[in-house]
Order: sequence, then C-alpha cells, then structure tokens
Amino acid sequence: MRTPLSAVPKSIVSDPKKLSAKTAAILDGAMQEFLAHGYTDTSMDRIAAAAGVSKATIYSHFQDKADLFTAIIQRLAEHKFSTFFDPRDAHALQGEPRLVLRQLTGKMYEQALQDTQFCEFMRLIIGESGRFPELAKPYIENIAKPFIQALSAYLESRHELRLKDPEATARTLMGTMIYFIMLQEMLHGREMLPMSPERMVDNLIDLIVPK
Amino acid sequence: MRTPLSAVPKSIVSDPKKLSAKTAAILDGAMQEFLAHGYTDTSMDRIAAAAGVSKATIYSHFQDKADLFTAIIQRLAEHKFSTFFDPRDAHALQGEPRLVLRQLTGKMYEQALQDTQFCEFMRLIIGESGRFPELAKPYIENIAKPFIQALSAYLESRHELRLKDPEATARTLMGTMIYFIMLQEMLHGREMLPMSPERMVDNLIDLIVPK
DNA sequence: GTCTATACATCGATAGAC
DNA sequence: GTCTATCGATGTATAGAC
Repeated sequence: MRTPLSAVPKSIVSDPKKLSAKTAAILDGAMQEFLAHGYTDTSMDRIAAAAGVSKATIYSHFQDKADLFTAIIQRLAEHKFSTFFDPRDAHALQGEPRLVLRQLTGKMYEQALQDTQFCEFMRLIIGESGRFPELAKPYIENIAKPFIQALSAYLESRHELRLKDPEATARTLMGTMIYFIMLQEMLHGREMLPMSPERMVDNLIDLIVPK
Repeated sequence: MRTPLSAVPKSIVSDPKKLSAKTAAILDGAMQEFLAHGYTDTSMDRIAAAAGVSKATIYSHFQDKADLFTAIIQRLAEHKFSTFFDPRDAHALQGEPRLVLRQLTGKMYEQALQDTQFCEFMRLIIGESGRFPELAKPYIENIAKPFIQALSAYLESRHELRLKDPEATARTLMGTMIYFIMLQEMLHGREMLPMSPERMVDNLIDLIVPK
C-alpha cells in the first residue's frame, strides 16, 4: 500500500565534492541572497557580489537566473530534508508514542526557530510556486513525503494507538506544526495571537494518543 | 479570558460605497493582477491597463505601488474573512459536533477549491510577508483570529467533548486543513502524494470527538 | 482629475578582450 | 574560464498639457 522508504529519490543536484570552487561559491552566494530577498528582488549583480565572481561567470555555469534558482531550491530541499527530519534516522521513531511524538514535534519547532533559513525556505517554496510550478517537487519528494511516510509507518506500527488512518493522522501532526510555525513565526502571530508551543504539542499528543 | 467576538475590528479600508468609480476600477484591476502575478511581477502599466486608466491616475489615488498593494491585501482580508469563515455566522457553530465540524471543514475545502483567488491570496500573504511585515496583520485580525476564537468558543461550549484545551484543538483543525490545501492544491501534492479530503476530515473528526 | 510623454534607474543577458 | 563594459528592455515615478 505505502511506498517503501527505499523509493525516496537520491540526490538530484551534483555531488558537492565534484563542484568547482567557483560553482560552490555561486551556489552559496545565490542561496544567501535568494533566501534573504526572494526571487525577483535578488539581482544577478547581487549574487555575483555575494559569490565574489563576475556576472558573466555565473552565466557560464548556469543557463539563466531561473536555472540557478531551481538549483538552489533543490539543494536546500536536500539540506533541509536531512535536518528537518531524516527518515533514515529510524531510531528516532522507535519507542513509547508520547515520548517519540514529543521528541519529534520538539525537534521540528526547535529547528524552525534556530535555523532562520527554514522559514525563508518555506516562504520561497510557497511564494514562488506560482511562478515555478516545478519548484514544489523537491520539497514534496525530499521533505513532506519522507516525513509523512516515516511517521505514518511508525504510527501504524504502534497497534496500541488503534489508529484507523495513520497517514491522515501523520498529516494532521505535520499540518498542525507547520501552520503553527507559519502563523506564530512568519506572520507575527506570536504577538497578535499568542500561543505557546508546549500547549500545542501537549494537546496534539492528547488527541493522537488515547488516555 | 478570550476576547469577545465584538472586538473583531471593523473595516480598515474605506467604505466601498464612498469610492469613486476610478478608485474602484484601480482596486479591482490591481487585485486581479497582483493575485495573478504576485507583487514584483505586476507592473503599474499592467494595473493601469487592467483598470482602464492611465498610470498617472493611479499615482493620484495611491502614494506608490506598495501603498496600493497593502490596500489590496487589506481589502481581500475583509472579503475572504466573510467568505472563508464568518464568525458572525454563529448558527453555523451550533449543534452536534460531528455534524458541525464536518460542515465547517467541508466549507473550508470547497471555498479553497472553488475560489481560485483564495490560494493566490495565501501565497501572497506568505510569500510577501518578508518584504511587507505589516501585511500579515489583516490576515490574522480578519481571518485567522476570528476563526480560531469562534471555533474554540464552540468547542469549549460542547462539554461532552471534554477538551482540555479548546483553542489548541481549534488551531489543530485549522492547521490540518490549511496545510492540506497548501500541499495538495498549491504545491501539487495531489499528484505526487495523493490523499482524499474525505479521509483527512473523517480522521480529524475522530481525533477530536471521542467515540 | 486625467491624460501623454518621458526621465531615470535597474535588470537580465551578452560581446569581446585576456 | 573569467573578466569589464555594455546593450536592449522594462520598471517606477513624474512633468506638463488639457
């Protein structure tokens, strides 16, 4: 029924170890600028300056601005894929449900707060998914899909939870956390509509794990 | 404890009936273009053409492009506020929980699908909240806050649910639905990661309403 | 108030020297 | 491969006629 975890696609972009110094500098500079200012507000001049190369050099490594941008997003999806939640990190999804779920949600919230790039990345994915429809693919394949599949597999394995639909439950956990982070951190709901992450997590666990 | 519903702010922009024909045309044209192409990819020339006025006329009614954009967002937040979910529509939140919650979630999903402007609006709010930090305010005040408050008030009123934290539960419902819509409709998860809205809603209700 | 015409800046992309 | 210099297009915003 479910797709096995081995179906998770391997690296899309080139192996970092095979990148030239210039290419790596361009990718790093572009990542920094795109995350800070978005797509259209990031000029090729800014990227060139941030990367320490000339603009023409960028065009000798990438076809155009859109090509460089999509390369960045794919690169970030891989990077965030492994830090936001790595399904290969299987031992994190073993053990007593209340403990596992608390550890998992805590990890999500912490990383969203500590790594400011995460919110900017989500902003970019959603904001530019109209202009770049193919942009969502690396996010879904490398982040959303592995997370949902690994979590639903865990929920399904814990028979004492007696969940009728583990995948739907996994999506509820992910949606609750992501929207909470969006509302509180990205849309400044922290001040206008206060709510502690502890209350959210406690309640979420109470909803999923029967008393 | 909770803010009473009467504290929901009234209209921020001018009364539509007091707008001149030109101003209304500009607002409508700008709304159409901003929703279709985003902020930076919408030029003042395009807005002028869509509104059927000259570019100079726009600048006689609005200070600059950013001013026009924020006016549009505030206008949309009011409009969507009443269509996405109107807390004044109180009779929608009365009755048996399973029925009420099914009706509410169904309404959310239907409107997101039927009104294509809703997804574009969400994309704009999130995507441009970096450039325009004050942009999130109309969304939170007019959409998120009234929804959460009205739903948590209802959940609290149904004592048979025995919810320890009605507001956190209300946020879980909203987050589940919004992220589901984002993933499936905006990020093309419908094809890459299929999931029916019926399964999501059924499971969500089972989590909230005890058997 | 509304228009046409334009000033001025900046962008993506490239030509050509080295 | 990498650079400097530049082209052509397009953007925001405004001046000035009506």
